[in-house]
Amino acid sequence: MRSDLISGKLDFDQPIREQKLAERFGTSRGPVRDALLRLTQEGALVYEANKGVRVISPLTDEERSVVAGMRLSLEKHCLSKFIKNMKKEDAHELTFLLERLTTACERASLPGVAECDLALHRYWVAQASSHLETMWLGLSVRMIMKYSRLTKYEDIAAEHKRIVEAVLEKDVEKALFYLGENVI
Amino acid sequence: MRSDLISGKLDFDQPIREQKLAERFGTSRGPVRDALLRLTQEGALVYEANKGVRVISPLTDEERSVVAGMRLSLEKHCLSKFIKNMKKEDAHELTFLLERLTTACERASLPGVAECDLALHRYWVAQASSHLETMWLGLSVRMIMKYSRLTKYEDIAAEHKRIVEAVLEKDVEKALFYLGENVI
DNA sequence: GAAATCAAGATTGTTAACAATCTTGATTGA
DNA sequence: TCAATCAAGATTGTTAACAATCTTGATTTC
Repeated sequence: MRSDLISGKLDFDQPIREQKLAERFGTSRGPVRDALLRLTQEGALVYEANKGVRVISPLTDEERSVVAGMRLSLEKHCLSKFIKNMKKEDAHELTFLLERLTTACERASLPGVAECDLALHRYWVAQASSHLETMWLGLSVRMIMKYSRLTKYEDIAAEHKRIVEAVLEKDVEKALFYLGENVI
Repeated sequence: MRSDLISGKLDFDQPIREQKLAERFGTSRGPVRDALLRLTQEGALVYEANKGVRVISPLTDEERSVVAGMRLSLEKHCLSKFIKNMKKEDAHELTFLLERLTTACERASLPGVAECDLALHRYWVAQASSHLETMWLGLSVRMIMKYSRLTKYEDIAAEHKRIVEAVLEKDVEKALFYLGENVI
């Protein structure tokens, strides 16, 4: 469900019906309500009493730049901390995630690209701090919902390749610089 | 429930039982689950599959300073926007909220102070952008849970009086300065 | 005595039925 | 014609029962 929202399959303000989702996922309305509530708190949906949830309206450019600034400062903190404590497995996981993102870009599948993009960023945030991870998720979901609808993802792979290479070289400054170019 | 968490009535890591809350609030477990899920996404609780939720562990000082920076930049944006568009009713509401905070400080009731403090800040954030309001809530709940346990709230009223006065004078720069002193 | 196993209780997860609320469109009355 | 009213259907809100999972402590086995 989240990947549907992130990849822009659903129109803004479109109402989401619990019953429909329950049938689609072969479950009852209870778990569906739980999931919708989570997505609401993450910021992908908005809730109105007795009216259910609908897809959130897009951020204004002004709001988006505020959110981008917050996300960038959070992610810079996490990335530099991550680089300091990086283990061998981390390097492997990073190259794996980058590879996945690259193939998704080649296949030009929007849902796949959005998901892999987030998964890569999420990895270094989560490794640095689980507290900050949940906050990061909310920021990122909102941002990607706004731009996944118009961004051409041709350069996405290249941008992330630069970041990951800098991380693997443990060059904090370079990594943060490329991150700053990517998160806007 | 949220005010219990914010005011530090519950110990960190303490598990929260659905049945207990259902009895306390005279309802069934369904709505309680909804509420706990919301508080989880806000960051006041953590969830583990088949184990329910427990009070979140406190932020480290490092994490808190990152969060504080994010909250400050968000709130500065909203406050300056708020001052630009301020209506007469806004001024009234602000003085009312400040008064409530002041009396709560005099009565020295920690839950009351925490709640009024958040309500005041929340007002200008919400007026500036409902999108940003939900993100602000997550940041603030986490911050206040960390410090409500040790802050002396003697100066809280005075700090907020300075901010509100600057806002009423429409002095953006002064308001942001005092806000910066308050949000740390 | 220590570790593994098991069972009982407690707790969360899921479901379906019912209640409350909202939406929609037809009907009524001026 | 237009607005107000009403009823039927759709949708969300709540509940209680049941299923699945986890925890705890006793028991067994080595």
